[in-house]
Parts: sequence; structure tokens; C-alpha cells
Amino acid sequence: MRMAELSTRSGTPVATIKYYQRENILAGGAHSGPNQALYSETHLDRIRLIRGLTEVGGLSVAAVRRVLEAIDSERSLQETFEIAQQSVSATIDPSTVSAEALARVDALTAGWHVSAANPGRLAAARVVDTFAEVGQVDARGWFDRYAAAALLAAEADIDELDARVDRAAKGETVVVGTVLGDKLFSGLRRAAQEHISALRYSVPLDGAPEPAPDQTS
Amino acid sequence: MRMAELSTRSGTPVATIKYYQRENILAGGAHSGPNQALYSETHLDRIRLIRGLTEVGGLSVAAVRRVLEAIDSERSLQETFEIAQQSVSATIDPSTVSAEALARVDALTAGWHVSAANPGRLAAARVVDTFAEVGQVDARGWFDRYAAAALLAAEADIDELDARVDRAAKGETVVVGTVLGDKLFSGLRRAAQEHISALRYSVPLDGAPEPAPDQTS
DNA sequence: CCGATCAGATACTCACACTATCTGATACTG
DNA sequence: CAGTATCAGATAGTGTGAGTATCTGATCGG
Repeated sequence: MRMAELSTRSGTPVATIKYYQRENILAGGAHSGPNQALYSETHLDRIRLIRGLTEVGGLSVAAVRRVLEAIDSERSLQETFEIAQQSVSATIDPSTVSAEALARVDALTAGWHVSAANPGRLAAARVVDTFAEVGQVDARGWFDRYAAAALLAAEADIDELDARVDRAAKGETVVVGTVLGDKLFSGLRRAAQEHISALRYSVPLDGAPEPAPDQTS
Repeated sequence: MRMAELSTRSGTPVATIKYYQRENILAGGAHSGPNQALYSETHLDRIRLIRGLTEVGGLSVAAVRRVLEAIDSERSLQETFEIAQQSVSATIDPSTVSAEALARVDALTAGWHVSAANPGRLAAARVVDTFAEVGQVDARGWFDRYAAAALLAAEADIDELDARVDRAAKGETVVVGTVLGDKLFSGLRRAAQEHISALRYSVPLDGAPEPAPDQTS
């Protein structure tokens, strides 16, 4: 297909597609002349992936570039995982997290096989530090229960990964799952918060005014 | 204290503190003259909260302003929750999510008390849509298991909230928990991914024989 | 009393993700 | 086969967000 069709089918302006090509996250078309090129379905898929990662996943173009390189290269899944994880959030300078917070996270993940350089370990420690800085009291049970929830999600992640057969599909699943999994959990947690707080505080057990009696779905 | 001390104690440049005041997320000091002001510990706490929400939580200054207003005002916890949830991610135009994805999310959260306008519900549906657009096969079990994990986290959230006594503390816990909870989970999930994949594929990272194949929670 | 510091106002910078314009060359239409 | 539409590639411009920097008087502290 030509540029115009690529643009309409992907719902992305031509200028933006050209920008992606300039940024080396999208390949050029197959040239049929010095200033004519044709694009394929793989270009369309790439654009959809890029926009999913940026618009929904919140990745920067630079992070998308790293992540796509990992998918395209013949890297091991472990390496792809690492790159995907690093892209999800800014790399944390280890010197900015306290030893206490790191020890705390290591206690939460006791028995897990986690390397010291795991970016998630640092990110979690950073959050633990921030909690303290912000004056929140030590939320022992809360941290632990989050670790349990995270373990559940990670098991689901790896099961999903095992369901993919070829390496390219696995790579893409690693990236998409890592990036979008955070957002999925975030959304579902917010829904669950409303559910649980409704159960606790405003379920029509007694005379409390009840907001929405139709939401039993 | 004076501005210089506020700056050094918070680790924030003077110009940035003044910027926060201009943006109305930080109150001015108590004036002791036409161009002299004194700052208190509450100013320091505010700056720490602002920086925690922006640097670790990834909130924009505009989102911080909304969230701080919710904490300061005498709003109900439900309202504070709503505002905190909306601040975590951009508001999603309901017309951009498919009816199928919404139905899918509603099925995942069957039995939950979730209003149609819940921002998390829309955010989750958006992720479900993106999964399909990106060509990932329908991850039936994956979605469900994320919903289970989210429910676990939300229960921990509300329990933690119940442990706070006065309203101001509850409000701040709602905001901090909502904003930082996502990041905590994200980090812990990344650590857990390494753990589970190491278990499965028995990567001898430290040359040790693999542990027992069933995991603890 | 005099250099250091301060509050408040204004202007400037920098990165990022586009978006627009321009220049020739090529493709399609009548 | 003329004329218009469209194209690739290069270059330049835009808008936003989050700070930074400078400037002007006034005040503090030794």
C-alpha cells in the first residue's frame, strides 16, 4: 500500500508516520522508484504497536525504540524482559534508595530468585522510601499483600508467555505484557477499590443512603 | 525557617519552590515584612509530598494540584478516591473504547460493585482493546488472574485506609496509596517475573541448582 | 552601615512529540 | 500526453510542561 493508505488504516497522520521513520522506530517502504515506496501489513502492525505502547503504555519514543530493537534482535527472553522492564519506568539511580528500603523489599521477596540489579527491586525500594518520606506509617501488611498480588500476576505473565510458540511472538508478548500489564492492573485495582469500599462503607446493610442500587452486574 | 533552609532541607532548588508557589500547589510563608516570609514544617512536608507524587508517582503538577485540593478540602473519602484515581492516568474518552472491551472488563469484574463511570473500568477496557489491536491472542486466563490480583491489592488498600484515624490522614493515605500503589506493584511484579521465569526455565544465574518448582506466596 | 539574602515578577530554556512547509519527481486521469 | 494529485525526503516550526535565571528593590545580620 502507499503512504496515504497506511495513514488512514492506522489512523495516524502522514507527518507522524514520517516522524517515526526519522526516529528509526519504523522501517521505510520498499522503493519502487527514487521517490516512491510501498508499505506492507508489517508496517501497519508496527504502527499499531508503537501507538499502543506510547498512547496506552505511556512509553516515550526512545523507550519504544529500545523495546522494538529487543523484539527484532535475536535476544534471549531474559534480555528482552530486562529491556522491557527498564522501559516501563525511568532507570533508578541505586544511590537514591536507602539501604533500609532495599532490605525491606528483599524481605518482602524473601525466597524469590531476584538479582540485585533487577530494576523492579529498585523501583519498589524507591516507593518504600517515598512512603516513609511522606510520613506514612510503616505499612507492613500492605507491602506484603502487594507482593503476594505481584506474584500472582507474574505467574499469569509467564503462563501467558509459555503459550506463545515462536520467538518473535514471545518477544512481543514479553514487551506488550510488561508494558500494558501495569496499566491493566492499575485499572482493575481502581475498579476493585470502588467495589471493596462500597462493600465496606455504603452497602445497604442498614440506614446508610445507598448510591447506585442497579450495579450488581 | 527561611527559604534557604526550606530549599536545603527539602533538597529542592529555591526556584523550583517558587515555581510550586506560583502554581498554587504550595502556600506562601508567613510574612514578617513586605519581602520577608517564614516557612514551617508543614511547608517542608508539602514539598516532600509534591516531589514524591511527581518524581516517583509520575504525576503532573496539574494532577498534584487537584489531588492536594482533595486532601485539603473536607471531601468524602469516596470523592477523594475518585480524584486520586483520575489523577493516576489521563481521563479516557469513553468513545475510544469498544463495547466489546467494556463487556469483557465487566465480565472480569462480575459481582463487583463498580459504577459505569469508574475511570479504572475504562482504563482496563482500553488496555483490552490495545491487546487486540496489537494482535495478541485473547488472553482469557491472563485477564482473569489480573482481576484476582487487583482485588487482593484493593482489599489491602482499604484495610490500610481503615487503620488511619483522622480524616486528613485518611485523605493523604488515599492519594499516596493510589498513586504509589501502582508503582509498588509494578516494581514487585517485575521482581516476581524474574523469580518465576528463573523457576520455570531454571536459569543458573548463580550456578545454584534450581529450587523446588512450587512457589510460595 | 554594608554586603548577603530575600520576595515577587518576568523572562528564558530545554526536551519531547509532533506538525507544517518545501522541493523535485512520479503516478493517475481524461 | 498534458495536467493535476500524490509522493519521499529534508528542514523548519509549534505547543506544552517543568522548571531556571535574572532583575528589582527591600530587609537582615554582623
